[in-house]
Amino acid sequence: MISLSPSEENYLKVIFRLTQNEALPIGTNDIANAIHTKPASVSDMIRKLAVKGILDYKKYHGVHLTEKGRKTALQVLRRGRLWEVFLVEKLHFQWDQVHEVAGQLEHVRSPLLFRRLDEYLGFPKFDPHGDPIPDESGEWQEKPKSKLQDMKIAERGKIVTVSDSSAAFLRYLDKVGVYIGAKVEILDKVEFDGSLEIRVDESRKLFVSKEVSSNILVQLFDVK
Amino acid sequence: MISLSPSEENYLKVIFRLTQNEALPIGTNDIANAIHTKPASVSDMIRKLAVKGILDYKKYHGVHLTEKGRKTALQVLRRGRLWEVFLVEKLHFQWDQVHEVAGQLEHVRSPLLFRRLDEYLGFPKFDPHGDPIPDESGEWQEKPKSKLQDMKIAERGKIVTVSDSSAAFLRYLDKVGVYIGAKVEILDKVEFDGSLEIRVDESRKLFVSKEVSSNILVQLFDVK
DNA sequence: ACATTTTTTTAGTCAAATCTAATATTTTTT
DNA sequence: AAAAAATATTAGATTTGACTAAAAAAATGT
Ligand SMILES: [Mn+2]
Ligand SMILES: [Mn+2]
Ligand SMILES: [Mn+2]
Ligand SMILES: [Mn+2]
Repeated sequence: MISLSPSEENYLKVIFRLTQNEALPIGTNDIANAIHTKPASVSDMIRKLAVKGILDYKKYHGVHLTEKGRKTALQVLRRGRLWEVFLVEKLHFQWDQVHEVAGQLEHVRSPLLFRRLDEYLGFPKFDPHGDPIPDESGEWQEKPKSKLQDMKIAERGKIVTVSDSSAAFLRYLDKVGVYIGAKVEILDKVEFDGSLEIRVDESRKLFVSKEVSSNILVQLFDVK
Repeated sequence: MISLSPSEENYLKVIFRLTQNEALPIGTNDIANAIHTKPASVSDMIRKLAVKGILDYKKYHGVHLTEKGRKTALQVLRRGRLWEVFLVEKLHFQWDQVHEVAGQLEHVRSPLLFRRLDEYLGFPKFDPHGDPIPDESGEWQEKPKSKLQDMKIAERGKIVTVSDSSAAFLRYLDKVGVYIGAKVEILDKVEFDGSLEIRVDESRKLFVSKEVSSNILVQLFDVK
């Protein structure tokens, strides 16, 4: 049984997250940026994780999590997300206040603790941000995706994909500041043309046409 | 605002505990023993804590917590004991299962977290072992002491003092394995002579006379 | 194709926390 | 009071995780 330090777990979590949205290859700069260190430190850590069998590594050619690495990452995610549910549901934290604390709590080691916490929280399947919580064997449920167009007023969700990936569409999204991972809330729906007024990331308001909102896929947040 | 590492907090906690009890001076061996390190490491850490103003230190002449050190220690105790209450009351841990986990959780840093946790638990004044929980300003309540003789059947508590400290009495206690800090449970009371059958440390059964049980002071555990 | 820029890795340094072995100081015994 | 034992401190090494500066490799632009 390999045991990772808090620091190693933080790297692993970031590498897992960045390699999930595969698409582009991820580099030491991305990791360093996500974890607030320098690329040189990332190189060091990557070599260490490779030795531990957490990932495969070829110099100058990026990293690839092994099955063991993937499993381990999922357990770290599980722990952090269970704490997030606890903080929001039981201690009434705002959903944007939980990350700093959950980022510390996720490193606590105790299988019993997490089994009991899971039970206590009613075996939640998703964290307060809509992200799935892996079970002890690393399985998780995908949250169903729906069209932004089909959301109701006041519902909130997170953008997860687009069904039109033409350059023109992506350029438009970029221009208006809509991106994968952005949080959206429906403010109003116009009957006449099916256009929507939405709020992006709890701040900017925006109007989008029916054509646009039909090509954006979201995961709805739990109604709380 | 000084910030201590988890390791520094562990040392501080042990030093506080060891200097609370007996007036006997505590040494590097005691600390090393309590914290599972070597005396040399203790010397190093003590110098570091002295520089931080946590304690006064004269080489070869032991340590003395400063007011700042005492206040800080109380906050670490507060955090750990709040978690202990959580683990026992909410996650149904046995009271002897909590220390390892609470020893990790106590180092999480987040004032909001502990304010909310305290509230969530109903502002408990004592942890599952009967130890007092300091409030945010370091105040705590002493748990009332009662005579072992006055406990009722099935009640449990912790031995905290003796009112007869004659050598003969202490020698007797030593012989039958009763000591300060031992957990006791009343199994039976004999009407005829006021003697008691007790269980010590969840294991050994023992009969004690009324004379003996009147001179042993205990703190009762919460009835759960 | 080659020069420039960007990214990644290595080399060398540092601080924290530990250890073992050696030394210094205090305490206890004779 | 000196010797022996116990205790505490220092010296020197190691591990982990970070950094800066320099070198190497890959990607990009003309
Ligand atoms: Mn973390
Ligand atoms: Mn989350
Ligand atoms: Mn601890
Ligand atoms: Mn306790």
